[in-house]
Amino acid sequence: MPRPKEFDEEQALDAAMRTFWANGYEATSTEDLCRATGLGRSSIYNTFSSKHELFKRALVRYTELMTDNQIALLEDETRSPGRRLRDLFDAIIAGEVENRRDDRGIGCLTVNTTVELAGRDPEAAELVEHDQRRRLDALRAVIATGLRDGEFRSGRDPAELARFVNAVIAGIRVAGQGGADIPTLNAIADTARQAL
Amino acid sequence: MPRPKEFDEEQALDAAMRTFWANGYEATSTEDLCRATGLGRSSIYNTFSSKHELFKRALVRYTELMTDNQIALLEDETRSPGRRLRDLFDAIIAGEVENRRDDRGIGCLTVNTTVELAGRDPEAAELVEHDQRRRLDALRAVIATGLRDGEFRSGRDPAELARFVNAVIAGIRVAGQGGADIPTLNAIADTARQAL
DNA sequence: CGCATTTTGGACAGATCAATACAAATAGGA
DNA sequence: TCCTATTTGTATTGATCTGTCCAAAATGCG
Repeated sequence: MPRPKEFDEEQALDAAMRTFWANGYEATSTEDLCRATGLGRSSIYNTFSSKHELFKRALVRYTELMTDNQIALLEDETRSPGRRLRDLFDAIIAGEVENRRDDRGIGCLTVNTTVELAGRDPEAAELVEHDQRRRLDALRAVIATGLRDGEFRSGRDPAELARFVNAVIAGIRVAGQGGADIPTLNAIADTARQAL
Repeated sequence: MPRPKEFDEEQALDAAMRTFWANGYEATSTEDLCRATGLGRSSIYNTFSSKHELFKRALVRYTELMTDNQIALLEDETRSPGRRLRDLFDAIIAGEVENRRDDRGIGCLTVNTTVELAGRDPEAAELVEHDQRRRLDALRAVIATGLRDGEFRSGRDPAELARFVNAVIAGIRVAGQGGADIPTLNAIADTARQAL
């Protein structure tokens, strides 16, 4: 039998994800990834093949961690649609609070990837779009329920409103990266919820 | 007297701006900048000192071109506040239409810079924040007028609403980069305006 | 105890990066 | 026409980049 790995693959992936998340794809060197994961170059290339493959796995892991959690909030039928949306915004802003560096957010890896890579990296674009579809579907469902129940009063199409909410979330992420404080981010979220 | 430059500095700056805008700071090499501007390395370094200095000048030029124009729309007192906001969104979305590559927007250089650089480049962050302050001031002023006139009915603070509108604009930019089509972007903008 | 198989560390390869050195070219003024 | 000052093109520097090579180390099995 072969020599066993001396590290936990998932743990290394988390460290890499966090590095890409904080610094972006281009600004993260393979040496940065070695330092962050604690692995040697051979272990990284043996396990993840290339920087680009590692990035894709990190991106998938990010969406699994974040979006699964957020969709669970949106599908929690013990709460009203309006309450679920509030919980979603609260969770997003709580995440922004946790991930601040020098009084700035580090944003959201899918938003960062959309901005940095989607235009010239079709594989990254496809991963982000798949995540986007899942998020929009869940948002549309909860918004449609809220409209049917009369909790939301907008006359707009639920799919359009889902796009709107999703855009506001991206805007909150960018505002956090620009240095906006938490009360400001909460006010943006509250204003958006009022639009429904 | 010295030998005169063979090129127009402003024209070269525009080409560099466009390259940074489309591809980001890290992914733009100095050779890319030579190709885009048509200049040799010596001319670029002689005129702009370094890649980073050139980027800062390109960013300033971008904000001057874009934000000056947008603030003029917001301060056009021949139109109602609601109409001015609609004109602003229309102009932003028209810009998105003009700048598409492979069915995707290239976004907004200030949003892209916030996402890619603000966390680790204080000079870029300061330039973006100065632009942000100007945009927010103009937004707040027009929203305050609309509230006073009764055209807007939100009970919220104008500064908060300005932050909200600004976040939606960033969200529209990101959505455009993610491949959203124009009717979708318009629907997001309309929903945001309804919130006022 | 070898044997087969994989991991690991460190050196290295080849490309590319930002930036510089330098001489030839180009202009006006003396 | 020579002098000075600047621009321009090319070659090059030294650093850094991603990715590979290879031998030593580590495991279970026969």
